[in-house]
Amino acid sequence: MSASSIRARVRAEMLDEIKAVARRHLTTEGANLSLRAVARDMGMVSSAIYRYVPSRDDLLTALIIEAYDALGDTVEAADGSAERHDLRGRWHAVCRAARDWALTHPAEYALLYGSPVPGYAAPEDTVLPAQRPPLTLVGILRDGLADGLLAVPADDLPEPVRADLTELADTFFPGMPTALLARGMAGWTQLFGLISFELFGRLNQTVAHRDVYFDHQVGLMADLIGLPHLQ
Amino acid sequence: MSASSIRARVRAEMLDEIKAVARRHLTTEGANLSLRAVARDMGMVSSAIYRYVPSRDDLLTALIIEAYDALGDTVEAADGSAERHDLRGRWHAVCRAARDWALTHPAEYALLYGSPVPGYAAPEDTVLPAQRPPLTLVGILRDGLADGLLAVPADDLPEPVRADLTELADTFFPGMPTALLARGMAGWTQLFGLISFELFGRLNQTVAHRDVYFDHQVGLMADLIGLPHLQ
DNA sequence: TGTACATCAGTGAACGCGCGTTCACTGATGTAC
DNA sequence: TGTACATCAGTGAACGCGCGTTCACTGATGTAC
Repeated sequence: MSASSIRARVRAEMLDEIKAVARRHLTTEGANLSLRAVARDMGMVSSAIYRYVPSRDDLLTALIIEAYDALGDTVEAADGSAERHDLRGRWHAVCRAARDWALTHPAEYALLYGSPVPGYAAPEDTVLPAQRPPLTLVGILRDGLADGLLAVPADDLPEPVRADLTELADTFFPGMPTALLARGMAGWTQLFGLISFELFGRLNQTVAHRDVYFDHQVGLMADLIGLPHLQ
Repeated sequence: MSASSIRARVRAEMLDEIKAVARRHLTTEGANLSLRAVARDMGMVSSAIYRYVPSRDDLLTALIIEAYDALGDTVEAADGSAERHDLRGRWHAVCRAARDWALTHPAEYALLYGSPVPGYAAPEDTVLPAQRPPLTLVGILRDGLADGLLAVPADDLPEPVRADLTELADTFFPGMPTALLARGMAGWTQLFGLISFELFGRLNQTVAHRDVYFDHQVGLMADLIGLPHLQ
């Protein structure tokens, strides 16, 4: 290995460590991420961090994208490890994976799904990674439909919603009935509602058995969507 | 009116103005509320604000409680203005009222339902006001049950969840079937999931007709709960 | 293999700004006799 | 009604801390001949 590539590797490792420290700081400080504090934790002088990161907002953006991708990875892996025809199993697996990731990375979850950071506008490159969880969920419905395992619900959508969802379906799931897509979005909303409520303290002093509660609520949503139980 | 009570009234008006300015600041700065900035906006010197407010966190707490109560008021009023037997109408009215309030008070909504403020622990007195929206929603189900308008869903709850929800029911809705309470909580979760997604930008570039979309999603949830359509 | 030069990581000082909170004070307003 | 005293709102300076970012610099490491 050439000398220069050693330098490159060390550089990459430093950047990774900066991100790791920054992620740790998110836990205690929320989105008020401080470059000086990160530098301090790494034993550097505050200006040194600018060798690795152009600005605070760029670091934040990198953390957001990587968090979306980490969540996307787990969610897609969970979906992939279930039997394709077991729609309900896949739905539960995806939801559980999202929740598990959120519980083990609460600060990053809050960064993605909590209140927007004041004065920070998420750039374009966050859009695609952010779509992975909902696309995974609706993908289950797409497969179920293709395999004839899923009944298409009656299309009771008001016209403007049908138009919006048709456009959405055309982009990601050509041919998908909009009434089913609407139910998929309901499930997506419910999933992150459940996780946010749990993580942001809405279940404190009311629901003690969080795992079972979560599963049951996800099951209710699966009923609404019409996911069949495996025989 | 005695001289002293004039002083008291002026004092109360000053406090109100401080809160109003602080609320305005929440809009641009999020939960990073700055007492100095509030004082500046009021044309006072920064220390003067301490005549009215003991500390930054106390002001934040006051804002939170008042926001919960404002939301609680609208939500309960919406419920009360619908025909008691029109369960679906009441459900929709409550959900719409919550969303309307959130859309007109986005910063306060984020303060209540967004990521927890780092280093700030919500004190005890926020608990009760925070319960008003879910209690209103489940109250609709309680009424429907009492009036024989609502079918009790089969109790398919896993034991630990049943235990948790039985305790919850005993406190607020004695005798309510836990399976129905679970559905009420699903609706509560969905409602705030929908609002958060809309407000925090998840619907950007996908759903243009937000009002109709919201109503339809709420309707789906009403189906799951089993709220009857009015004939 | 050895030397001259270029690249780069990290330093330390500085700029200009922000914050919450305390404290001794002035001066106006209210209260008691 | 008039005066002496007490209460209170608001001032201005200060303490001790934080932040992002820039810039000229040192000294080590890598590259080219």
